Amino acid sequence: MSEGATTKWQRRKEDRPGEILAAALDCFAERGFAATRMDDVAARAGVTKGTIYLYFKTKEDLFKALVRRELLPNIERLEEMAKVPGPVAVLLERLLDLWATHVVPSRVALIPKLMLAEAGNFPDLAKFYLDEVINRGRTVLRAVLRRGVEAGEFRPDIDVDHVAYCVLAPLVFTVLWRHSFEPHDDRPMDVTAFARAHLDTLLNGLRPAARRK
Amino acid sequence: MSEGATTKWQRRKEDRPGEILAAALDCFAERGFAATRMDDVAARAGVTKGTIYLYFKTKEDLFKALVRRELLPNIERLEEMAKVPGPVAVLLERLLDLWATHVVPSRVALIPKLMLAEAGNFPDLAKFYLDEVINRGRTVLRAVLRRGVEAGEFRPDIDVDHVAYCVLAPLVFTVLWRHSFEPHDDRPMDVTAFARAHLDTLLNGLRPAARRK
Amino acid sequence: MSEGATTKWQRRKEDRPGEILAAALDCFAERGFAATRMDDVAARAGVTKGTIYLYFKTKEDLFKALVRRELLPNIERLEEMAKVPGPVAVLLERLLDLWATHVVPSRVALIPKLMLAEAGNFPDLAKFYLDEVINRGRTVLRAVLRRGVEAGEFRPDIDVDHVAYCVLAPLVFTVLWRHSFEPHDDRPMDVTAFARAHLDTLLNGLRPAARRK
Amino acid sequence: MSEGATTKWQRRKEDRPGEILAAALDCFAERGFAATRMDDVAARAGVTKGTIYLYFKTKEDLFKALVRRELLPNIERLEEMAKVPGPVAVLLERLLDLWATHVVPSRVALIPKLMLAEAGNFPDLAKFYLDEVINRGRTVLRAVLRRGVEAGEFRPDIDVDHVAYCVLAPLVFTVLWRHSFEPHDDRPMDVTAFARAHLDTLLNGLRPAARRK
DNA sequence: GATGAATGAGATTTCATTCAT
DNA sequence: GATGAATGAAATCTCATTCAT
Repeated sequence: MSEGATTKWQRRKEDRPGEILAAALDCFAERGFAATRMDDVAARAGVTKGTIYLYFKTKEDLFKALVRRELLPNIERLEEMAKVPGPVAVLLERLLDLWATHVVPSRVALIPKLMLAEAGNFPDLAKFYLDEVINRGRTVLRAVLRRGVEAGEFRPDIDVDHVAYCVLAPLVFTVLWRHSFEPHDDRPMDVTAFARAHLDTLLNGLRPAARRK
Repeated sequence: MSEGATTKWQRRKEDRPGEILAAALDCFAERGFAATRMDDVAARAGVTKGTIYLYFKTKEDLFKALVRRELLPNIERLEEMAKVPGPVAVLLERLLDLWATHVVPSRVALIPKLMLAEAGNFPDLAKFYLDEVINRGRTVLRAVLRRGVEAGEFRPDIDVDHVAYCVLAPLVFTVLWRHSFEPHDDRPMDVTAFARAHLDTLLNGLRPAARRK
Repeated sequence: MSEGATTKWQRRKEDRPGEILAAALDCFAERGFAATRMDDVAARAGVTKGTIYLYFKTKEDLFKALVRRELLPNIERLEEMAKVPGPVAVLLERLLDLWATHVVPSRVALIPKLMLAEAGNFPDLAKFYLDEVINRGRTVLRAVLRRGVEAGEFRPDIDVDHVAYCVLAPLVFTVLWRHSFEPHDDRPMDVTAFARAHLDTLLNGLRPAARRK
Repeated sequence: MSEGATTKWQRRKEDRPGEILAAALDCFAERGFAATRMDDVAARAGVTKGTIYLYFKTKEDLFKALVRRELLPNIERLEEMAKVPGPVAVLLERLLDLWATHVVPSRVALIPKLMLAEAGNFPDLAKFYLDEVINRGRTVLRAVLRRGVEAGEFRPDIDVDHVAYCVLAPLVFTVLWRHSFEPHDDRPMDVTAFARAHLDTLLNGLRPAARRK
């Protein structure tokens, strides 16, 4: 099709695993792990079923490699961001902006839905995700909120642990929505506007009365 | 063998479909639609595979009947609640309380995760869910928020459409969390505390500066 | 085909496993374990592939069940025979007669070839066969030979351990031959005549000079 | 890369087919034809799968080449031996000695087990083996036995045809045993002692009473 | 109505074979 | 000549569905 490749045979050891993983992520996110056939993945990756097995021992293996590969490079970003000094409000704004512009449109955004659906079938992977993604995220968010309280930016009486979930929930909601119901909805969601509304409500909700707009 | 036993309780035959649907919901929520075998459902319902086919034509049929049956009696409650006059803050408080005490612990709470995972595989069902649940919910929430604005309870500059999602997201998050990662987590989530934190942040976030605590 | 069975559906839970095992034995003996397809076994048993899996978890399982089932009822016969008092020559004659008339034409005769070929692939089964069949057989044969020596029927200087193999080898040879090369040979082997020749040579070979014919 | 290295030993290319055949023989004898993967053979031969196909068109081809190659140089030896004049007892002694010291420890010893197992799958090869090995062997053995009878070494009433199998069976038994059950047995078989016991029993069994020891 | 043995289409996985490098 | 990535046909095994009992 592209670039004059006329032979049916390609040899691209370097790229294959990546191509296959990308295809698998799409398929799994669309139909779920069990409902995806290896043929589907192969077709989307532009190879044959057999080729997948050159790189991944089983379908389950493919799934796990996929999740780990997509997540690992993203786990640390949040932690880095949280270290930057300055007002927490600015930090949260940056976080939401990054989310709307870089995370939601990227492939990682497909992972949460997948993990949610398959947590019951892949307990070890669920544990991994819980430990390496959710817990680290929770910890960072709590620290940030506490920093806000200590700096007087936020009310001292907030329930930091549960408010952390309030910060997180709309972010998760966005990616889930996008890859499930939005395609069937008339009006696509405006992620940026949503992020702005979320930030606005949240910051006003957390600030002491004196500092509100 | 013991057919002469007349005192033996007759299995209530009229409940078979209900028992099967309940079993199916559990199974689907745990493992997903495709990964659930009819044998699993049958075993959990305490019947044999063949019996399921007396009441449902196919596995897909079972799934659809299930979703519809669980949702329909719940759709109208929210709409009813919203009609009750009085301060919106009180209304939201009641809503969250109902959620924490009745919805989260009930079987309906399993539906969102299922629908999320299978929206791609069952477009018509997704459309149904979008129309009959999500849209009606959205509409109600928007109306409620607008009522709050009009009554002066909420700031006039809020983005009603997107704030509606901010109200909803943590609710959805709770049920998803409960049936995916919570079983693997050390500390179970305190839904009531979460609801309180959500309400607190939200109301303070929406109120005009003058009315905040 | 037979007995007016007009439906494609038969329900014969009792007989199925036996029918399947019989079919499997034939197929395995003909083509070997690996070269036999489950479809082959199913076709010969008059069922479909799926049915086999109702009774046996895997192909390997089928193989092991088969070997064990065919052997177990046969292991003890030899031991019983050896207990009968009387001249050893008579005992050996009876043994060879039983072999020629009952063992060689029966299904058990297929097992040695199978076990020989698959000993490398199924070490635990090989161990079982070695322990339960070969060793018990060896032990009996040695005891019988020793009895012959003690009774003065046989020369006192024979190497009992190795002569036992000399007794056994032609018996094994017969069944291997019958199910491998004989079908391609012009003249079928006359098992009875072979047994007679074997007995004659053997007894004369073991007797002290004085007792020979 | 290091193509300038002239002192480097060139792999003896002329031996590739031989190396591959040797590897194949080992693999086939261990696991059987069908259960052996070309990868197994390649790995044992120290080449890659593709290389095998430079020398052999198919797996079946490899198998047939193997059998023919191993057998052909061995077929005529027996015939040569049988031509040597002298007492038949001496001839048989030499034969058994050759078997124990040269045949059993060699690669040809792997062939019978293989042929036995695969006779059903490779009828033309079975026919070849029957014609070129078994029949020539049978013929020689019968001639030898007849010579013994004519020379008065053996009783005139022996059933030459079937006694030939009695001579052969223990020889076959040895190699089969060695490559199937012996590895799982506690005590390895002493081939030389076995050969001696066989010869002793056999000669005494065939000799007329007057000539026995 | 209920059962569960049997089916058969379809899934995952393997592996002999090919061919660009 | 040698490689090994890629293929695709065929194998094992699963499971939704049927139907005689």
